[in-house]
Amino acid sequence: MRQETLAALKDKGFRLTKIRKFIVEIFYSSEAVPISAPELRTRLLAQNVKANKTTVYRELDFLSDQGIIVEINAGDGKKRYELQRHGHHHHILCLRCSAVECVTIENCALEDQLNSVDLKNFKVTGHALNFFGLCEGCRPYTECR
Amino acid sequence: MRQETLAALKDKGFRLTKIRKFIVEIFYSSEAVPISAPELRTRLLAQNVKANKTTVYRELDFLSDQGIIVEINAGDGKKRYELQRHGHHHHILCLRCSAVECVTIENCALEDQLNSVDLKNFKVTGHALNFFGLCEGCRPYTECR
DNA sequence: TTGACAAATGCAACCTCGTTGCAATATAAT
DNA sequence: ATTATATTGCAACGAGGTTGCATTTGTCAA
Ligand SMILES: [Mn+2]
Ligand SMILES: [Mn+2]
Ligand SMILES: [Zn+2]
Ligand SMILES: [Zn+2]
Repeated sequence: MRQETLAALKDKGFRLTKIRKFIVEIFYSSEAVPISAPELRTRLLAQNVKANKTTVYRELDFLSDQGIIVEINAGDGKKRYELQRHGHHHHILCLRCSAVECVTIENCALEDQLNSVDLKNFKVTGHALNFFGLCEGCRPYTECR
Repeated sequence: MRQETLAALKDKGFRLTKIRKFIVEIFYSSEAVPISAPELRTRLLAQNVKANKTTVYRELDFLSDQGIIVEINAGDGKKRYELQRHGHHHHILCLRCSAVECVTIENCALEDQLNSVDLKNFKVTGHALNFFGLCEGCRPYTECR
């Protein structure tokens, strides 16, 4: 999959730089956990790949424009990204440690009704359902920080 | 309502400053539209009330701590606040102009099932359902900016 | 293999939103 | 009017994110 993605980019005239290849690899190997820009930088650094923060932000924009990743909003103020191919689903955020995981609601009656409806004179094009609570490690704590 | 809220604060030993009274008034007169910190500052200024941004942020924290307002997340990265008494409901965000309105889903089958469930080993304590699309004024445009 | 050209990168400077420590001010009870 | 302390303003800081511009690098063709 990673190879096809990279090949497709090259076909379009984009270059397969070291940083780009590492980033694509990181997204493919991070299935159920969306990644923020700062986290991505940290993960690159952990592999001894130094990337300026401007470069990281530009690469996230680029991969989004190319439809390879999508921005998700888990309910805290931070943008995270994940592979677009994962399709529509939802997210859960730990209020204490900010961990985020992807969740899929089974038999979600709303899904079919949520989109394409008119709400408050808005033309609705999508929705996001975020859960929050305490992750396994944070359950012992009351909440936050 | 505003008067009771202010009186209750005074009973607890807090002071009814000019800025605090204006802010409470603004929230009570802004029923279906949550307000961000920068917006709140602007609205104060429009009434010739100059408030340092630190003061505005501190007042939002204070009113949240007092249970008078709650922070809501409409899906863009920005924190907004609204009266707590409005109770649980959802929000819709315009992808072009960032306008936010409150929405209540009628016959929402999910509501009863969404909370108090275990997801991914998380202890779920709440959820947020955000819609996005184009507001009435932005409908003519394709999207964004 | 070597150039050439455009894509990608790094850097510095800037922006918005939000926070902190501390000194100055204002509310409200006496 | 005094006083205690809640509140405010200010300056400085920090994270996350963006922009303009000069430099580097990937790609391809000679
Ligand atoms: Mn996801
Ligand atoms: Mn609302
Ligand atoms: Zn946690
Ligand atoms: Zn709009």
